[in-house]
Amino acid sequence: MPQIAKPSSIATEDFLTTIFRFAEEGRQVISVRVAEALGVSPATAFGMLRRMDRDGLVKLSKKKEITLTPTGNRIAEDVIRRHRLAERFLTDVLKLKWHKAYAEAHRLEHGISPEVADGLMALLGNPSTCPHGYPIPGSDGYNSIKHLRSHLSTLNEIPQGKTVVVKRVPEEDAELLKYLDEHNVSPSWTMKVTEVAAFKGTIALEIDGHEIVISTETAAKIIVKAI
Amino acid sequence: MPQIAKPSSIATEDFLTTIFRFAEEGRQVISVRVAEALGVSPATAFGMLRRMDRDGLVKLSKKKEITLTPTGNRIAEDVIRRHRLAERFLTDVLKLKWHKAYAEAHRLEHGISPEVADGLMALLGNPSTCPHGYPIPGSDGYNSIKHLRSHLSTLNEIPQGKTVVVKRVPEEDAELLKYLDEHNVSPSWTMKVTEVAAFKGTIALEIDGHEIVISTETAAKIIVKAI
DNA sequence: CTTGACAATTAGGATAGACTAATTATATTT
DNA sequence: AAATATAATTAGTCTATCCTAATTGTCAAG
Repeated sequence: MPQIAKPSSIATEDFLTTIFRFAEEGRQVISVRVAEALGVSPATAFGMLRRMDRDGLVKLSKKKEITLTPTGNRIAEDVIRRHRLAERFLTDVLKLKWHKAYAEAHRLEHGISPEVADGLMALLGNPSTCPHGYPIPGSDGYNSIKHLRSHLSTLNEIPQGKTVVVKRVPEEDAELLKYLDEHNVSPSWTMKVTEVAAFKGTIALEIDGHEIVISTETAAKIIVKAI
Repeated sequence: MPQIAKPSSIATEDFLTTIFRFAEEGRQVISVRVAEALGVSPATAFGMLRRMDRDGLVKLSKKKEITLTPTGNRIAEDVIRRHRLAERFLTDVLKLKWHKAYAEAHRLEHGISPEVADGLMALLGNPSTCPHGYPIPGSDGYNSIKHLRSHLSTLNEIPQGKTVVVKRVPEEDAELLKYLDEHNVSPSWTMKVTEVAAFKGTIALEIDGHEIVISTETAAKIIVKAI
């Protein structure tokens, strides 16, 4: 008889999406990092990951690398899809401020059924990305490989004088998002790298007729495409 | 220093709303009934209620009656408000079928923040009731006393020949809701009690030009106001 | 090749929530 | 008053999550 898939708990869904996002950004998936991202102790994360391994959601290789199994990946994509749809709904329909969307969507993502997700999809006109530029799994043309961050650049890698299109901004950093929003640094906007001052760790950008200066470190969090 | 209110778990919120609904319908709130309504064992319900008593959310009198404390009531109203707003959103905006709204809203209610609830309220034009006719706490003119079911009648109490306005239909019984919906038995519709056949336990109604027959027992679940 | 530093893993404990199986109260009914 | 229901309560278990405090690996720098 077919195994009935045990419903995943909220804690499990949080672990799955965290691992998914790490992979999406090309970051190495290590137990401690996951623990940090979720705000739990390493021991807690380890215990959780061991249960998830037992339940066939992740694979813990002997060389520390953590990977999602097909089942784990499917669930992670489902939850991420619901999260990003929720973000779109919150910003586009409820007019919630951009930088608050992530936290609110995180609360909602666990309670959205497939039917409601489809309803949101239709209501929103089949969006393909969340407000921060990340792709929505299950949308037209979504492909987990194609959307890997490795196919794009981070703003700190762009040489002076180049013009770029903003593709993605960090989802979770509300403070930074608020700042970026005020200066129109959001997906699909175009900006020019007017100065790269490596010696003092800053870069200057011209966007929408004005200039802003950010640190190289911050620039590394902004995903762009050179044009 | 002010005590930081410990956030309520989903299980706790479920207990609080169940107790709230019992009271709202004028039903006696007893541990076993709550257990039945939530689908848990009496022992589980008892343990949960004892913790909730300890945490100041309910009061367990020595004579079995369970009541919400002011804190418990406030939380219950919050969650019920989010639930009913979610139902309105689901039916009015997402066009979800009526009889599916309860279950879906139940999944969403725990993840809606005060800010999102306010946003929904505005989006929906400050509705005062859910699609089944129950009042939304926090809406204009909401008053927990005024809305007690005891101030209304159940359809089985109406004498033959009377005309009534439908006020509330049962929220959870998806099967029955589907039937009622097909026959326009929904809040604000008017119908006439054409025949009360106590000997066979049925009553006949004329609504929107056609007649339907339901059992007295079912009629007891439909809240109306004689006109 | 030894020492850190960092990561993994183990040990030992809580608490919330759930269950089954008694046992004790309380009420209602012969 | 004795017997029957019904409800409350207690006992004893289990699993998922969470924590703190070791302990054990591992890998890179001396």
